[in-house]
Amino acid sequence: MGTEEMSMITREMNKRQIKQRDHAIRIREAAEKLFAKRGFYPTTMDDIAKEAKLAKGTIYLYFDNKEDLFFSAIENKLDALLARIREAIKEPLSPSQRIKLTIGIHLKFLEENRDCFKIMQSFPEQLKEKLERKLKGRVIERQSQYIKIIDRLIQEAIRKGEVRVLDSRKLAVVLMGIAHSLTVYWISKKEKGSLSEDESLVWEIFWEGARRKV
Amino acid sequence: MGTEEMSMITREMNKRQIKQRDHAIRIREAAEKLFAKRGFYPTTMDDIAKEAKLAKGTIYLYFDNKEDLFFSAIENKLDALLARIREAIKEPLSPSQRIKLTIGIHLKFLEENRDCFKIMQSFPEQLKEKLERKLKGRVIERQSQYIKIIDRLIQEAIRKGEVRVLDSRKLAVVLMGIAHSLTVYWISKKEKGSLSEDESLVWEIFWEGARRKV
DNA sequence: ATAGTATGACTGAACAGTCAGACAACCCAA
DNA sequence: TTGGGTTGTCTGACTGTTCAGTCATACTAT
Repeated sequence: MGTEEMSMITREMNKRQIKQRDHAIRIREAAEKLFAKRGFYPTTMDDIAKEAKLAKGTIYLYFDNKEDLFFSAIENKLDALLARIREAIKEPLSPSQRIKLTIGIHLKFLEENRDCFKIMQSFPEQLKEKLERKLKGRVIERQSQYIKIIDRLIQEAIRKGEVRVLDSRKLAVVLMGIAHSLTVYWISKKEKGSLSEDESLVWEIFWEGARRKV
Repeated sequence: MGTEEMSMITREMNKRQIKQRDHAIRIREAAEKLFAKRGFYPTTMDDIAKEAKLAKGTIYLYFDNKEDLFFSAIENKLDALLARIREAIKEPLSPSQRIKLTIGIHLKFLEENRDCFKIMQSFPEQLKEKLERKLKGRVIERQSQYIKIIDRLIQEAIRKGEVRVLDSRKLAVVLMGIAHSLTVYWISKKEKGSLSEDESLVWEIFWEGARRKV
């Protein structure tokens, strides 16, 4: 999809459509910001409306309800991360190099989107059960896509003899856990220093722990 | 504190005091169970009262408010875990063996107290800000005590040349992260198999990743 | 008899979601 | 080009509900 086509679309949209798109984005961004800062329940729709500089009723033109808005915000971010990673691992590299690359992108993404991380962090269990099954499903599906990518890379690394024969899914979980814990630590230090700096630490520990010894 | 002294205390307590203690415990246990299952906001004081088979008003004789009850439940569990670990590492062992032992206790504890884990998991950001600073502090203090224990063990291991010279606090965070992520995975698999089984995996990855190579 | 403990109906506040009316963009006929 | 009718968008006061916390009353141990 080239730049021309994009601007064609923009040009073809009338004032109404442009405004609409703008409003949807403003609402989602406001939601992202507040959900990340305060979590799901303490954030009110009035807060979000105020932050987006729109009336509360307007939100309901774009999102079904509070949960829908919450999950849309997460989905949006996760899709962006998945896209970045899928793009990056197209490069012709060894499995272990691909894994390393993915970690780097992951940490960089979290550094740039700490809000998103905080949302996802708090998401799993904090919602009433009933209705939201489908919504949770939407996010869990994406999260597992993410683990699946890592899993597949590790499987490949095992097949090529770069990594020891271990449960690849568990290794994927461990790898993400290492990255995750350092991110939490970094956030708890009020984001002093750079998270990307820890890329090598994450990689080293994981790699030394998992690689096949010669 | 011997068994005699304990039963002395029990004997000295009159019917009222025994009942009171019993009620406090019942309330805390009910709270633990429900907070773990549903999280903080979706759990109501009425639910907890019902679960504890007491009237709602009674809860307020033992706890100041909902937050206080929430944090008391967490504290209680964390103190038990800390006590177990402090006891275990008194044994005369090498630092790395102590670390391994701690991991084992940690995983075993989580396996037995999955509820507690789920609470702690969701606790940090999910509360309104205002009042609860002090309460959060109470828990954060204990959590950091825990990391501090690991940190100190790792420092010792570094000093003795068992572990490479790296940021010991970060290594502690990484180690907890590995254990934590496998616990989440285990819970997501609906607790199939034993979590303690993964002790060796956690240890192996961490140890191979962190140890000083000969 | 008295002090300590338990109860659950009640209160007030907070908040998600609604809807009737205001407003803005669009269309086309004059 | 313009006026005014039509359609689509926005608004925020309002509603119904949920729930933490209270308190007058009832109960029970001493």
